[in-house]
Amino acid sequence: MRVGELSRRTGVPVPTIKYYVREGLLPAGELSSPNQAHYDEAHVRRLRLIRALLEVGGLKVAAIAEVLGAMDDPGRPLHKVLGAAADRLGTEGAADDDAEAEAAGDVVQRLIARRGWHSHEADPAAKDLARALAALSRVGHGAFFELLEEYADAAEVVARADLAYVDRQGPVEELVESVVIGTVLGEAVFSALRRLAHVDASARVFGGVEEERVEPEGSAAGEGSAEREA
Amino acid sequence: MRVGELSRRTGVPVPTIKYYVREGLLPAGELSSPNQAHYDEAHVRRLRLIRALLEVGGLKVAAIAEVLGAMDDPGRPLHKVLGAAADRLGTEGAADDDAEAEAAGDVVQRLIARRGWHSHEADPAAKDLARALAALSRVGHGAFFELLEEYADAAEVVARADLAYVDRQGPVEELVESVVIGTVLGEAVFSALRRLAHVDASARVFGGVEEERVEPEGSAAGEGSAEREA
DNA sequence: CATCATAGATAGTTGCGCTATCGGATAGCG
DNA sequence: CGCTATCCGATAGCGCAACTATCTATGATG
Repeated sequence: MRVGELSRRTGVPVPTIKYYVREGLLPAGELSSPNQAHYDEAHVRRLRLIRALLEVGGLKVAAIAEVLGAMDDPGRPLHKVLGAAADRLGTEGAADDDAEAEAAGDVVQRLIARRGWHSHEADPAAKDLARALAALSRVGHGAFFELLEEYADAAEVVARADLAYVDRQGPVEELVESVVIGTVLGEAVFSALRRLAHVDASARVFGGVEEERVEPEGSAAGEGSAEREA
Repeated sequence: MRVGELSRRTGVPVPTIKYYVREGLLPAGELSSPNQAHYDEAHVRRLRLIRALLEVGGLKVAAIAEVLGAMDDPGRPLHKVLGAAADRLGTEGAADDDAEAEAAGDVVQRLIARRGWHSHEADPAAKDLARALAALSRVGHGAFFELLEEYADAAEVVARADLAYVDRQGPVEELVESVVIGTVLGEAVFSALRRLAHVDASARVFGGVEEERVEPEGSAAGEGSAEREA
C-alpha cells in the first residue's frame, strides 16, 4: 500500500508519518521508484504501536525511537534487549543531590537487598524510585515510606503476572514487543485501576460520613493558602 | 521572607516563582507596600509540592493549578474535594470511538460491577482504563485482558494501603494533600517498583546470566540519556 | 494525457514551561 | 540624604517537542 492508505488505516496524518520516518520510529517504505514507496502490514502494526506508546504510555518520540531501536536490533542477547528497552522506560531528568535524596537512595538499596531483587545501583528504576521517595520526604510525607513493603508486594504480584503473560508469547520479536507493551501500557492500566480502587475505597471511608463537618457560611479562617498551625 | 529568600530555600528561580503565581499555582505574597511582598512557610511548602507534582508526578502546570484549586477550595464536602482532585490526575485527550474502544468500555464496566466498586461511568479513571485497554487491543494484545483480575487485586492492595495511610493524617487540609500526594507520587513509586520487580523476574526467567547493563561511568554529572551499548 | 498522489526537503506552527528585561518603587545602611 | 541591592508587576522572548504546511520534481492511473 502507499502512504495515503497507511494513513487512512491508522488515522495518522501523512505528514506525521513522514515525520516518524525521519525520526527513525518507522522504517521507510520500500521504494519502487524515486517517488513511490510501498508499505505493508508491519508498518501498520508499528504505527499503531507508536501511537499507543505515545498517547497512552506518554513516552516521548525520542524515547520511542530508542526503545524501538533496541527492539529491532537483531542478533542480540535477549536479556540485553529486554534490559535496554526497560532502561528507557523511566523518567527523565537528573536526580538532585541533597540529604533527602541520599536517604532515599539508602532506603531503596536496603529494599532491594531485603527483597533479594536482581538489580544494581545504576538501574534507572532504582533511581526513579529514589527520586520519588526523596520528593515525598521533601513535602513532609516521609511517613509514606511505611507503605513500601505493601507496595513492593503488589509490584511483585503485577510483575509475576506480566512475566507469565510474556512467557506464553511465541517468537522472540513478539516476546520483546510484549515486554515493551506490557511495561508501558500495563502501567497505564494499573494506574487507572489504582485510581478506580482509590475512588471506591475513599467513598467507603469518607463519603457521606464526614460530609456534615463542613461549616456553612464564609466562616473559613485564612483564605487562599492552606495555612494552619499544626 | 521576600521572594529572594523563598527562591533560595526552594531552589526555584525567582522568575519561575512569579510565573507560578501568575498561573495560580502559588498564592501571591502579602503586600506590605506596592512593591514589597512577604512569603511564609506555607509558600515554601506549596512550592515544594508544586515541584514534586511537576517533576516526579509529571503533571502539567495547568493540571496542578486545578488540583491545588480543588485542594484549597474551602467549605466544600470532603469527598467532593477528594473526587475533584482525583478526577484531575489522569490522562489528557479524548477517547477515540472505534470497535476496540467500545469493547474496552464494556470490559471496564463489567470489571467495575464485578468488583462492586463505587464508580460512575464518567469516572476519568474508567475512561483512562478503557483507553489503555483499547490501545492494547489495537496492537494485538487483547490477551492482556486476562491479567486484569490480578492487576485489580494488586490495585486494591495498594489502594487499601493508601487509604490506611491517609486515614491517619490529621486535619482535613493535610488529609486532602495526602490524597493528592499519595496518588501522584505513589504512582511514581509503584511504577518504579514494578519495573524493579520486572527486571528481577525477567532476569530469572530469561537472563540465566546476569550481565552488565548501563554502566555508571563518569562522575555524578547529570546523566540523562546514555546512548551507547557497550 | 490529464489529473492525482507521492517522495523528499525545508520551513512554519502550536503549546508549554520557563526566562529576560524594563520601568518604577522601596529597603536598608552609613 | 544618598546609594545600592532588591523588589514588584507587566510584557516579551526563548527553547524544546511534536507536529503541519508548502514546494518541486516525478511517477501513478484511468
